[in-house]
Amino acid sequence: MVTTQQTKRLLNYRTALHHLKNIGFHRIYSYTLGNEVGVSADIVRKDLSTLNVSGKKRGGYDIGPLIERLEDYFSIHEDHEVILFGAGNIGRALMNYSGFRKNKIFIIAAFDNDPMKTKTGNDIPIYPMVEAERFINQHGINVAILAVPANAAQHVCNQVISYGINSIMNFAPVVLKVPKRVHVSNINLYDELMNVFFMGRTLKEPEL
Amino acid sequence: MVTTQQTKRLLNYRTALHHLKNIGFHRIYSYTLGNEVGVSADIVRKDLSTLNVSGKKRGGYDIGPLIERLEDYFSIHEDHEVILFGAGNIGRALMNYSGFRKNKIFIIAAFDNDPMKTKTGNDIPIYPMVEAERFINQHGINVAILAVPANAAQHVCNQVISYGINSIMNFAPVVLKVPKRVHVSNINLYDELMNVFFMGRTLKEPEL
DNA sequence: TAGATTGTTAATCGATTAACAATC
DNA sequence: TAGATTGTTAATCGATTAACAATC
Repeated sequence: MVTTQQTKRLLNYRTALHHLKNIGFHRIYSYTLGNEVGVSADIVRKDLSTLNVSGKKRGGYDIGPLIERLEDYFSIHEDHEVILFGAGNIGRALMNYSGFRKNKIFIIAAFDNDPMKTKTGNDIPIYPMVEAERFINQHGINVAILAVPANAAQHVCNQVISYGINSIMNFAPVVLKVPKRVHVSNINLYDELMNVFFMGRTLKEPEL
Repeated sequence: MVTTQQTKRLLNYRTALHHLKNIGFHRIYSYTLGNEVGVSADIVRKDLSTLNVSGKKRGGYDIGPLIERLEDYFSIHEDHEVILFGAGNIGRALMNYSGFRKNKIFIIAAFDNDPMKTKTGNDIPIYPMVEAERFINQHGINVAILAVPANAAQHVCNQVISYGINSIMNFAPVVLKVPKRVHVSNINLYDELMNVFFMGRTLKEPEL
């Protein structure tokens, strides 16, 4: 079984491998790759072995095929379509975020209740919320990003699930209640940053 | 010892408790709070017991003092000052993000290399990068947010560490290499969203 | 009192690390 | 060949879960 933690490491390996390839590497040792993403060589080897990738004893892993295997595993070469709820600060930043587009993730529409924010001429149209159900069905969308205010999040969440969404990336500082079949990934910017402050205060270890 | 995971749960408890208080609760059971943040009652009790908070057998925990204890623990009532590097999409969204200000986290300045983006009239001044060292020293800043392009991230990171920063929240899709005394929290939006797509494809469990 | 809930100790589970044989 | 690295199995570590006595 592949866990969420492992999945995130695999995505990290992919990023690191692209970087290493760009700077001229063709082969990589588990030790080097681990160092690059901040995990041990043992974990790298174990992760890769669960993907049935094998290296050469003493020769390491070929970067090209390894990237291919990772990208196949995540179906990275396919287009990924997602819709966005909430065209506020965070929502707009995500619409313009090139890191998605470069990797074939496309926010194909946004939805907002504020009529001031809806407009359809742009790259990414922003529709009123009432259009969401039709749009989701028409385009067969499964994944939604929630960047709505905290007090609206659970309500919008319930709605989009009823329209057929089964995976949600949630930026609202609320732990959403969803049926088991729905997957939610929470990004709580305040918690993350507060935690950074806290760790900075706590960590007083000697320098490397 | 309090782990990072535990720390994040504690912040989640705080948010949930504020919510519960707002809707009229004064007491809470470990079971209820756990349900609210998606963890077991056992974990809630254990977490709270490491904070030396005690409840009443059969009566649960008083919400008011519990919130106080959590906010003391994180020094939430103090002002927290942080500076931002990179005034692109993500950077600007963070500058306008009310979730920080509401909780006494203030981005007091931003830095960017692009002269088109620097301006000082606004709420949050945006300075050229060369001003960073002076600013950090003058204001005694320890925490920085990095929202710069991937290819600049390690360089900017090295710089800010040399200026005295010891805690970093990093939005660039790069695993930063830092001395042990420096704490980094990575937020990789692409990885998160790709993982949501992946989980949506993987999870085909029966409905709740 | 009986029932419910806390607080803590013990058992389980899973993930990381260590160890090492295989082999290039 | 000797040395280095993979791939896998066993040992360790830590976190979650189960169990249960204390008690309101």
